Amino acid sequence: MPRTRILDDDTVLDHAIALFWRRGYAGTSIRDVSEASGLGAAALYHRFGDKDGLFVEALRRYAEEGPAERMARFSALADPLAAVSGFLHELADLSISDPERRGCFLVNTALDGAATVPGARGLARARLDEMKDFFRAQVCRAEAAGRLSPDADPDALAESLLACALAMRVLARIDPDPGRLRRLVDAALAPLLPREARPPHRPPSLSGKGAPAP
Amino acid sequence: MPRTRILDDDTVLDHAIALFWRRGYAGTSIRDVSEASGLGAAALYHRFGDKDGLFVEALRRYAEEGPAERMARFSALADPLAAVSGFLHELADLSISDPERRGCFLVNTALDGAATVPGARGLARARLDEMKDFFRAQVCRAEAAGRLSPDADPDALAESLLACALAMRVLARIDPDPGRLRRLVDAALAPLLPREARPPHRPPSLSGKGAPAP
DNA sequence: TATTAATAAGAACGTTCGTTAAAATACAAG
DNA sequence: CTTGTATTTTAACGAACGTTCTTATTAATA
Repeated sequence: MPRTRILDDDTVLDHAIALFWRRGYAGTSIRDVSEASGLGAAALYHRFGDKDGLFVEALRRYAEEGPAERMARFSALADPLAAVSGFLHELADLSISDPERRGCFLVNTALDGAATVPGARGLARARLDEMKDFFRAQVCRAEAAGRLSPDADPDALAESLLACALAMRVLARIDPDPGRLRRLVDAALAPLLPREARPPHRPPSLSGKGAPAP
Repeated sequence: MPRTRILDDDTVLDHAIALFWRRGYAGTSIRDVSEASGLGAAALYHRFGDKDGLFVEALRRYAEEGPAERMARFSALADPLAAVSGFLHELADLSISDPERRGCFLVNTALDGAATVPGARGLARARLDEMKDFFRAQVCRAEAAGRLSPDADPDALAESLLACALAMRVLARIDPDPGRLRRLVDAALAPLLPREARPPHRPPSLSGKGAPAP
């Protein structure tokens, strides 16, 4: 019976994502989304309730189409180390190749002071926790396969990998230098690699301060 | 001849910092700052020109009183490794002990989509570059003192340390778990410590398929 | 064809935004 | 006391904000 929608929700949300992502919650108005999507402001309210609802829906869709899809894709790899490496490298490539320097919508939202939206911060936190779980699962898989030292701490390793991802997404907004991001990934991956595969890093025998090594 | 100021600029800026830090640029109005500081909105305009000017001044003051002071303080230490360690641990403690979970005003601003303010993003970037230089300087000092492997890359190490700081400031807003932050610092510090001081991490002899990532 | 119900559009609401002009204030110098 | 000057306040501007009301449109059903 109802009239056909001129745009489906996902298309509207994609426009909302594009705006909220770049300009933040308080920096984006309902009218901005209205003009970008071509849907009247009143229609937006009819569909999403209010600005908060629209924002949360946009964030949720972003998280599912972005990070969640990526995690699922790399989790399916047989090699857990390749999953971690592939995930981080894809994140680096994404950060490097974005001329708009948008970084990550989730991270941006987590740091967005204007995100008083109930649920927004929680959603961001939950999704980033899932990312830590993704890393932890891969580390545990690698450990079970005997690819890691048995006394390696999966939680500590997972947290370091998540930290690398977070730092990259911050740098993606500030200064996405390709070399820097790739070095960051390599450094985060180093503790997962067998020792002979890493660049040598032998500390000198003397430990006294001040005296340079001969 | 002039009438005495009811408040000095720094006090006004401290109120502005408190608000911009928590709620972001677009989420804070001139009237908010006016009410918090007790100074009329028009007086704020008389002093700082416009909202952008007030924001940039607040950010500048924050960067000088916070990160810049901290870098100077730890740079003065004789032991460069203690400087790095102390810096990161202080950052962790700061993140942990803030009940408001404000994170870092500079990082928040860098990710704040509403920061169209000319100079704000650049200021954030410049200050974070200084932080990388701080880490690099300590690494070089340690290397010159023979405390590090001679083939260690100071840039890569400095970038990893900066990444740790950035990740901590993100987590400070999302979920400042003390254990997690301290583990992060320890992991970032590990490449700087002599091998025997680190937790052992011997990979098993059998190696499955080769390590990913170039 | 008439009915029905979700959808969209237009217009307007009260509020808050950044900003400014003008007037009032307070202190030092003459 | 008068003058001068930097500061502050009062009041207001137009624009944009989130939101809602009302009205018009559209397609499937009866």
